[in-house]
Amino acid sequence: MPVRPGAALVLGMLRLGATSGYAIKKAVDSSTRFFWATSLSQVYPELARLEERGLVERSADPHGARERSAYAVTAAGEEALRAWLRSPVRTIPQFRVEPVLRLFLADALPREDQLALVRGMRAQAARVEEEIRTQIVPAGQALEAATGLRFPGVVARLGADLYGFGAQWLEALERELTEGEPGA
Amino acid sequence: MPVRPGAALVLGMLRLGATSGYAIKKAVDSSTRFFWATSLSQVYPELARLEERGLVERSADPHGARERSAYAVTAAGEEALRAWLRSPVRTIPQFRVEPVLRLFLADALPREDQLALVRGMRAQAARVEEEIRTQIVPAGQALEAATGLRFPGVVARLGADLYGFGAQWLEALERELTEGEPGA
DNA sequence: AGGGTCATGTAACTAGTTACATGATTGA
DNA sequence: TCAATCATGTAACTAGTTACATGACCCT
Repeated sequence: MPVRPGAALVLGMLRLGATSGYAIKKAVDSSTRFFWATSLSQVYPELARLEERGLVERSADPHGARERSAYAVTAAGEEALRAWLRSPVRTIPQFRVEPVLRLFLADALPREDQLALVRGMRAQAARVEEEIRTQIVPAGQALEAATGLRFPGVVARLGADLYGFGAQWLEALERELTEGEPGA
Repeated sequence: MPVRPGAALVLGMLRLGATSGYAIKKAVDSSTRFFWATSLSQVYPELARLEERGLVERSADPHGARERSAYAVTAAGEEALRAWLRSPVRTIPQFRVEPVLRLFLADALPREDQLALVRGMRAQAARVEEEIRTQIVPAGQALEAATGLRFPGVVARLGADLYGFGAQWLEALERELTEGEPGA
């Protein structure tokens, strides 16, 4: 039975150097967050399931009196991750983008609110692009320099470029919306 | 209490001309599917909830011996939809894109499988772009011509352009990956 | 001393998918 | 006549979020 994306994410973060559940969550927040977020209440049960299936190995790793578990990916875990990476992609990527749904339904609003919506979306896209460029891209470069792992950096660039493209597209839409009515 | 996205989607599709639950699902499949899909088992309970709150009105609309309900958005429903459209957007748009997660973890694969992954993603992005351009964009134009509603068409163009940008980006990545090793 | 971070989990709830169940109408 | 589509729902399950609960370590 192959792993699912949530399990693959945990295995991947362990491979990338995180060892505790808490560290996995931190790693997600500073890398995959923009296209795949998670929470501690998903990570801990996932680690337990992976351990039960023999895909990770737990060892006690206390820090002073503070309990901590260190997890490591087993050979079977490595194989399961590769199997998932090679498995066929679901035909239709299911992703929900609330702002785009708003845009789709924007005919229900008066013109000035439509414009406000588009402006808000553009600002948000630009903000996210900036955040990825200043925080996540450099982290990806550092990771590659330190370990040779290149794809986290690749994905960071992809994210930044996609958000940048979206921001530009929305800026053009803004112009298109204001053009028709110079009196506004 | 404002509506949530799922309810807004149903209200919006009713406004766009769908009247039955089944028709709403069909409308979603031919318009918002790429950024917000739904299923009949979400639509029917949602209609019931909206009716109970007085945001839609149900009337019997049988077709021969086949039962059918026709729903219409009430004034309160229109107001609720506008209120949602004006409400603040959640700061971080949560969207899960499985192929990008695969790319992020692709360092676990040998080079040739990495390349296959990127090629598959590019082909998929190009296919979706094509599907939107040939099916959804024209539907948006037809809707605008018939009713004046412009944003479904705007969103269709945005979707097509974003997938097109993604496909180009992945093509460049493909070249980057093959460049290093002319022997492969 | 006290706030922020590290650390681990559970419980309750919300959202979404897949499978089940039924039956009429339409067009080839 | 037969398959595809129209039409409506429920049940069981899977996934994900938010709230709760606890406590140690680190830096100022």
